[in-house]
Amino acid sequence: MGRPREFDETEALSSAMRVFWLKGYEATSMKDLMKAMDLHKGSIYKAFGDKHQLFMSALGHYMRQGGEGMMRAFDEAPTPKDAVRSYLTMYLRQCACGPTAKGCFMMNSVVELGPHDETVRSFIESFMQRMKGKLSELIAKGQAIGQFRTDREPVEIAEYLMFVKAGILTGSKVRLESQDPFRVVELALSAIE
Amino acid sequence: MGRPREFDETEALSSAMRVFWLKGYEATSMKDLMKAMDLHKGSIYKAFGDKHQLFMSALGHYMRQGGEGMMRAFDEAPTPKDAVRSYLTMYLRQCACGPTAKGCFMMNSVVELGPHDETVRSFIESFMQRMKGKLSELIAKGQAIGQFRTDREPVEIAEYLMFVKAGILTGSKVRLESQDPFRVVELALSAIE
DNA sequence: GTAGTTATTGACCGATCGGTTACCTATATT
DNA sequence: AATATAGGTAACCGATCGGTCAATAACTAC
Repeated sequence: MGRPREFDETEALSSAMRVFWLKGYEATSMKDLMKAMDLHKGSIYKAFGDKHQLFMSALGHYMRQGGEGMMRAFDEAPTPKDAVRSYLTMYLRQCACGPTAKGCFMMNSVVELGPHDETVRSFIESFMQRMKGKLSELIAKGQAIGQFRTDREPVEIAEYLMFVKAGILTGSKVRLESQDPFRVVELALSAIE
Repeated sequence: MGRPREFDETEALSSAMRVFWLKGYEATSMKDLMKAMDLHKGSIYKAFGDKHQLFMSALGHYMRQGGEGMMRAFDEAPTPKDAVRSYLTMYLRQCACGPTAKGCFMMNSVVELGPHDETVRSFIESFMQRMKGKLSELIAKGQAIGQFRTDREPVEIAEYLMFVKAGILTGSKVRLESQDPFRVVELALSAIE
């Protein structure tokens, strides 16, 4: 009962996510959020709590979307190696290319806030921990059929892959001339064959 | 002539650098800087210009120090491979380890400001471009004596190494349990042999 | 209809932001 | 000692920050 919401919560959250993604936490003002979400300040506070809570929700939204996409890609990949390649190349075009290489919202956030916002850091850590588990399983399967080197533990290789992905996503924001993230992926993959 | 400075400019700049490094640009207030530099606001503005100019100076200071250390390490390395290992492991202990993995000031900055601060972005890009040049030379030398694979251009390998380093420095801020950046370095190196 | 509940709206809040300025102090030159 | 020059200091500035609140509007239950 009561007056119903006039806006779509998920849509508004997506808008907030895009702003935080592009500008970061500190540089994003409530004014920016109001404009992007097309909502008045009071409505935002009522529906999403304060700025920090909204940020956490936006981050959760990003993780949910990204995680689902990743799981779908893993399921569709014919072999573990293809799945790993998908892991590295997925979202690369929208995150690490073009004049506004905006990077990965999650990595951006941990770089900006990690050292002094334990809530954000541990939230991201737990997601990454799960991702590391999935990757390790994938590596173990690949090792079993001879696609990956077996002189390293699956978890070591998984960590390596995650660091490489992190590097591509953040390093791309430098926008070094002539750099091609996809070429780097292939070179990185050759380390684990 | 006139009244002489009562503080050491380089020391004050180092203090400013440490604050920006740890907290980032936006989250650092003039108050923070005053406290860290042990200087009044007026003195900071007179000696270093506004907040943004001070930030650029601090970044330049960081690059100068880092660049010099790197060149020294390259000169001292007995072989190109050792030099490359130095490139990847140098400063890792202070940037990617411990409970406050504060990352690389330069990478932190490009992640936070890159997309909307062209001055900062291009400043960092030009430094990285020079570093890429040095690395490429190193790789070419290593290829000549059979230390590195020759089926890729030196510049491709240099880009790969820079991305890996960027990944280790930023990824460490997640502080995933049991992750060891040095182990990742060895795995990354095996890709270019 | 009325009562109860919730969303929307915009004015409003104190705090803090980066930045300026006027006054005072310490030095070098003469 | 007088003067010129530059650094140190703290009060002060308007703007913006994140956040609150009272009035109004739109709905449901009765």
